[in-house]
Amino acid sequence: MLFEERVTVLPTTTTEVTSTPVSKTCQVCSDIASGYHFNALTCEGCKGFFRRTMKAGKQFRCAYEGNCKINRNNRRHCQACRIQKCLLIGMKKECIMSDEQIKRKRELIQHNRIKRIQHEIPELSGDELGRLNNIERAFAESTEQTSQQTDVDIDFTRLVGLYEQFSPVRRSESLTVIKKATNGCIEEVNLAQVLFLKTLGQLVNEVATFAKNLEPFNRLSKNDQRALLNGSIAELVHIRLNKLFDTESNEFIISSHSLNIAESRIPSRLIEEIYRFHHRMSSQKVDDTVVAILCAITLFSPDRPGVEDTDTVEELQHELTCLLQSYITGTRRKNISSFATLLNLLVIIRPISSLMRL
Amino acid sequence: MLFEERVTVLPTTTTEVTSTPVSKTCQVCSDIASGYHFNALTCEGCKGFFRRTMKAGKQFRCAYEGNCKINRNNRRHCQACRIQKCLLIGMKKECIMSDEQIKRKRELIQHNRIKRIQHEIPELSGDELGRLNNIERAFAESTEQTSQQTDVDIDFTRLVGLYEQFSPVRRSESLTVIKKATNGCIEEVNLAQVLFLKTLGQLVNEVATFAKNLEPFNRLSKNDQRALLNGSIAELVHIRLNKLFDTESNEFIISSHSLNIAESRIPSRLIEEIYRFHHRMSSQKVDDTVVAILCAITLFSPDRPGVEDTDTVEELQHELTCLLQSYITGTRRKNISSFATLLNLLVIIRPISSLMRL
DNA sequence: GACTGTTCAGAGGGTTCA
DNA sequence: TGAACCCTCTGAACAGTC
Ligand SMILES: [Zn+2]
Ligand SMILES: [Zn+2]
Ligand SMILES: [Zn+2]
Ligand SMILES: [Zn+2]
Repeated sequence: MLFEERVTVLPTTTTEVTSTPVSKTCQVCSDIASGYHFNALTCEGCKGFFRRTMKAGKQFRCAYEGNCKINRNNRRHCQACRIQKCLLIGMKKECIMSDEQIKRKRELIQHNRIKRIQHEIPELSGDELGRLNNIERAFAESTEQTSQQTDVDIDFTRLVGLYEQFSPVRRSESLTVIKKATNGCIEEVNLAQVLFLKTLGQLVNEVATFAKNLEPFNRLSKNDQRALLNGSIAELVHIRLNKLFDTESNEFIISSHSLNIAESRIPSRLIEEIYRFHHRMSSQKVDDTVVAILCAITLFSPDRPGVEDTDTVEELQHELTCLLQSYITGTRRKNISSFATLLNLLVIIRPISSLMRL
Repeated sequence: MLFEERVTVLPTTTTEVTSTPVSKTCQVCSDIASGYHFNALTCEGCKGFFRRTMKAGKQFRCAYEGNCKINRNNRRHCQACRIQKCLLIGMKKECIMSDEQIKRKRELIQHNRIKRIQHEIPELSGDELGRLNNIERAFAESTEQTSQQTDVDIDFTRLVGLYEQFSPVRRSESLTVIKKATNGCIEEVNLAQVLFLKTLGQLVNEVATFAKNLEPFNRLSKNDQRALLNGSIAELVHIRLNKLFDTESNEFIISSHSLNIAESRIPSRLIEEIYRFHHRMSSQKVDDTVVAILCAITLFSPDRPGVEDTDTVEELQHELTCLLQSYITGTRRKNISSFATLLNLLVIIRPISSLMRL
């Protein structure tokens, strides 16, 4: 008993060449060949069949007599004779990639893919783009502002801890000094520290202006605006201060004057955290947009004391986090740290305000 | 017998062709064909009939004249003529799998089933894979562990706040209760809360076991191990507690008992943060691996009080974050929340321990 | 373009059970 | 018996490297 054609149109006559040129005929099943596969001219079907069969090391047995004639229509019915024919016409198992080779290739593909995506066009949705523009503009405008007072409601008593980091101001008398610094009019304090207090006052104003210019911030209640701003101001100021931090000396440097906070009366735990944050942040590759988004994420922290509509704030923060990821992975700029590393900054900066709150 | 081409047109009366398209008609009984079976276009009925008959080697005899016309309604009446028709239109018994083939196929299915369940984690570099395995195993083993004490150094006084969330234990007397709960031996406390305290003790042990089983954790100094574990234990316990949290009622549910922490003496600020975290986490799509990595990231937070080798911890945490990203984006799994959303969880959970620390 | 591997819907085996 | 189901195999279409 044999598995063969009867009504076939295939072999015999010499005219066959015209209808099916050998150069395009599968040497196994006479289907149309798609090219050389594993060292033989075959169709897509036989190519796949050979790879699967050899890779799995399958063994078949012919249900007939082991010499079935394979063609396009019956090739599925006798795997034994099909694989036999494959080997007969010279298909080579060695041409199949080993698992090791495949693994390596996959890693390569993954690697290339990441590289490619990073260099591609920024793919932000229209919605995200709008929010991004707002944040970028708010940030840019906040730095342009020249030390004038803002009308945003800041609780100065909460800033004592922050100012104390840069000047040995006693709590009892600090309030007036701070108000003066924030409003830009300092005369009496000692020489070098005037600069820092002035800068600090400037930064506090910048931060407030930044918040005020953020669209979603304005949609919150006055109470929540106050709570968010007061709760995050220390972190936000430190993010901006980072530009002035010198990792070599652990000092802040403003126009060639330097300030070492280790000499202040800040608890050493807090100093540690401040150093950790600034070292970490200094090692990041960021642009203004990234910094702006980071500031916004920090600002919209739902767990600040006194926040009422925490759900909205939480949602806003979540959206911003996604926006940051889109910006980083979607954008082609290669000189930006990874999303994960940047978010880590936000975790590391936290202790600065929670320790100050004590 | 030869293996012929499929015969497309059976010689019959010319009229029947018009009503039913041959391409979907059973060549045996004219019922609707479901496809090719054993080399002929047949219905499900004739497919099954042919297999059963040929496999059992049954012989039938026609009660009439051996030339019954088979159709959908009478096909059951004369098995002899039905099988005759089957063979006539070209059904091949060779296409029926032999017992040996069936046996092998069953083994294959069984084999695949096992492999599929255990081997569902592809991609990731070899290095990452190793770390991932360690984390997964540590997590799995920690949950298997039945409430026995661990030899990991836990500062029980730091747990007071945690336990207070679930039971109105007074600080003065809480220490002994906690120690007993952690060691699994509670008798005296009141009815429903025994369960919760027991569970809490169990979870504390699980968390400690998890940390202990993490390779990189063991490479740290004893001091840092203690600092990391004590600093993150509340967060880690809450991550595990999430499985018991019911977002509808804002209660924790253990074997049909429920506990409402709003009734405890926890500050409302903290309660808010706890709710926020559990709601957020409950809405996440995670698997055990994701949870395990999240736990590990939380554990390796360099800013916990008392950590000395912060650089190493920081580096470990960073590696873990990258691992999480690889796992989520690298694998094709659809039912996992986005990387950004998950990392946001870690920001949201922070207040739980920083508020408790006060 | 040539030739790897990958994907996935659909074909066709066996199995179940009313 | 056979409709409904589970599973593997198949191969056209596709993706990626060189
Ligand atoms: Zn072929
Ligand atoms: Zn054969
Ligand atoms: Zn039929
Ligand atoms: Zn009959």
